Amino acid sequence: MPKSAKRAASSTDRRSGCPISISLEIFGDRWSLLIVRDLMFKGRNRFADFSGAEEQIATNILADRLERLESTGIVTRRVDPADARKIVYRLTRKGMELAPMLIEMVLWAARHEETDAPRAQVRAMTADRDAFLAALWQEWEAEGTKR
Amino acid sequence: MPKSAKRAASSTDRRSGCPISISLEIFGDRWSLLIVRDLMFKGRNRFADFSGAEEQIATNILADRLERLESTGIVTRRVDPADARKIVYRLTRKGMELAPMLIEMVLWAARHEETDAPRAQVRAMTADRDAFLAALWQEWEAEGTKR
DNA sequence: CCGGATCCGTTTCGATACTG
DNA sequence: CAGTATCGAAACGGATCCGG
Repeated sequence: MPKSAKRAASSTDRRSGCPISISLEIFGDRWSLLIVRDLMFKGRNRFADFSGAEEQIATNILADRLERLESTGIVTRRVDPADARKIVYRLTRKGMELAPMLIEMVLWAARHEETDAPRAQVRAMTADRDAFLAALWQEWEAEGTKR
Repeated sequence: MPKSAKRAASSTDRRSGCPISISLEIFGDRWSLLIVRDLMFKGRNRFADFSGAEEQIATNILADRLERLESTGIVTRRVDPADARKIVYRLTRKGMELAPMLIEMVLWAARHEETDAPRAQVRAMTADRDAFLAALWQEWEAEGTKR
């Protein structure tokens, strides 16, 4: 338990600072936000889903990032009630509230880099962002209530 | 020149992919967005300004990130016309267009973590985001035309 | 099988000293 | 002022192993 203890310590003794700096302390790396993306947009919620994603994250790194995201209150981890062998990860409300930032990130990249984002989705994000967000939340609520 | 050649190659042979993944390839690390923040919100535009920031980035890392941000078209680097000994960094339009994403990042952190963001600024970002953005752009234009 | 943990070679980071 | 050079420390990443 030394690892999680260390994490807990480092997250509690955080002194206040620039919001961007604090954000980057939490998810300022190559992988954390990809996991959030998988959970938020791609309906992935299991360890193997993430490690099977196109970006091919190593399992040790994945385990570390999931633990970190859990300790910062962005994802939760629990045993699948339908199959005790499986673990289900899920975004918290705090995690879901990263959606606007991720949407801006998608739009920026779609405008400036070559991406495979479907035109339709990009248009939906820009033209009717509120509806897009509402749908995302609704999906999230549904996931949470179904048992 | 081997270094910049390598960068150029790796940025040209990029195949299209998920916009979030591509964004994180560009600025998915602890430092890149802090430099953008300094340029965008804090009026810093010189090497020593960045390295003197509260987060204390090492000079070699700073040099590397500036080079990377330049190669991806987010910042420009040029000699200060008023003082040939000095270098001035500046955001490109592409770099400025990261503003909405950074604003969402600030708002998320302000809501969920302890930050030192002034209440007034946070309120300005939420209540009148368009005006806030417009002011940012105006400042940027002014910086660009003054010689 | 699933969700990791461990091992280990390689890459990157970061602090400091130094330079044009 | 705006960076390099150096070098030890840390993180990464692939492969393999393991417990339930």
